[in-house]
Amino acid sequence: MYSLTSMTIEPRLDIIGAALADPSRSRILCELMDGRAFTNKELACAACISPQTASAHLKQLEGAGLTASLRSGRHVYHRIANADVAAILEGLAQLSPTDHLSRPGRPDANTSCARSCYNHIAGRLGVLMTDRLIARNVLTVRNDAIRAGPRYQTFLDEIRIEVPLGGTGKPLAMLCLDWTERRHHISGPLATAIMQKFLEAKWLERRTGSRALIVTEDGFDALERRFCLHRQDIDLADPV
Amino acid sequence: MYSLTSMTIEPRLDIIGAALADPSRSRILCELMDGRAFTNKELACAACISPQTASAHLKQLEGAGLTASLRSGRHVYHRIANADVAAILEGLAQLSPTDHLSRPGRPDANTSCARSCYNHIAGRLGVLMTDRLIARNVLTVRNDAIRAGPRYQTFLDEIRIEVPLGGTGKPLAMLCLDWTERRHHISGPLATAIMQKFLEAKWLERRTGSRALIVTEDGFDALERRFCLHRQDIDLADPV
DNA sequence: CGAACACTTCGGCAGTGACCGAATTTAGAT
DNA sequence: ATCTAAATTCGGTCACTGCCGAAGTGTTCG
Repeated sequence: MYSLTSMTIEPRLDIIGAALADPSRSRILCELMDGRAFTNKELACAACISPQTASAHLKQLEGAGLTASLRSGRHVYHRIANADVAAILEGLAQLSPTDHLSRPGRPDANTSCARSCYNHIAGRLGVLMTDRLIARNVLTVRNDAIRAGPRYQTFLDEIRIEVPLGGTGKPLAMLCLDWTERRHHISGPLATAIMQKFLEAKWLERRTGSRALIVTEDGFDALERRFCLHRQDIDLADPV
Repeated sequence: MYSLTSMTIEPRLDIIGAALADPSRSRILCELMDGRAFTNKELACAACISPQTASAHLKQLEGAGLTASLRSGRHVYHRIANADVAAILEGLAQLSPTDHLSRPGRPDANTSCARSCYNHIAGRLGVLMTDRLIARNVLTVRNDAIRAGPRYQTFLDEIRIEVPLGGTGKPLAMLCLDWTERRHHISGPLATAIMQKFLEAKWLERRTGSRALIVTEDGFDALERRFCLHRQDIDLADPV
């Protein structure tokens, strides 16, 4: 007995695979991995291809559900579709240079410390902050759903952020799997607002051309005061 | 200023992508996803291609680090390379049918309840068992490393399994990310031994042509006694 | 040893897709 | 209205790759 039309639907890995299978598209995705949106031309430049070719690639990526686009005037901004896609791409990136010298345990001290994933903080810092938010009752976990805890509003007031409140059904934060730390950090509106605040307050700075986030001196202060996170916990192996 | 040789190494997503980009290879990988090893011919049959073509595909998959092969006489057995690869493929499979009717919350009651991932138990049952093992001090978690807890040996004796003890450096279990539950379950030698025990004792049965694992009546008994896991916790929505 | 079998390599065919030049559409700037 | 610039569509070229038939290598069994 052998039937192709069994109850289990065969996942079409080849469809996603085909979307990833081109070097130019790979470069485009890497460029988008920090969560920012870029125009066709910028991405074409980054991938060293003509705008026409980039357009075709972006069409394909969007068709596969990996990216989303937004018109703004005569520009079209492209970004990673959602946090799930970002997390999967992170996992794939972790896996891709198998034959290189990257050891599975300690991938890259710089990016594993703190980096942006889609539009929130990932890496060691992201995981530690998530732990703290839960430990201090800002967030509570119940059946793997994240809800506001008793000290949620206090926290928002303290660091002065506002979280765009969607519909009542929309959760303000979700768990996102971190492939370098092999643990969870939060994503969603709250996580996005937190990262924006950190960038605006210059607690974090983007490293140019990379997804690595640099913690500034003010940033270490803030993390100590707001999150009880000590410098040595965050900065395991300071590369400076 | 524009340099391709920046400090950050661009992950070559296209290399993994190219390995996944073919329907036949996708089918082969899906066939291997339950952790068992199959011969060239078996996989050729499963993917509806000739043995020569399958051979070429398997060479490519192995070159990309997705599978590993083992000679045994005149047979060559192919399997998924490691638990990391299996977890990533699960994630991709979760992402692949974006335009289909699979909802992110409840993917498929059948496979989300219990299924094999690489060579250990995943899905809801895998997560619950992992929780229990930690809660009952069979395993302890310290800095994301899993170690034997006070009741570790007691547990092994109780359910009568032996875990092949590798070098002292090799951990007996690791955390593996579960994409359907969005939480951790354990992988590694201990997890493999546990699943083998469950299959041998007929507590679990493989569903033919699928990675779904069916909990038998004896299985529910054993889970109740050994793990204090109640039937209704495991079987959220019984499809029977 | 020789037959049978699993697997691999080689060669040619056919389909696919990445690429860019040229032309078109659309929106903002003068 | 006209010019400029971003994005897209079209058409044709070129390289790659999946596929199988045929032949070659290595192992098992009689």
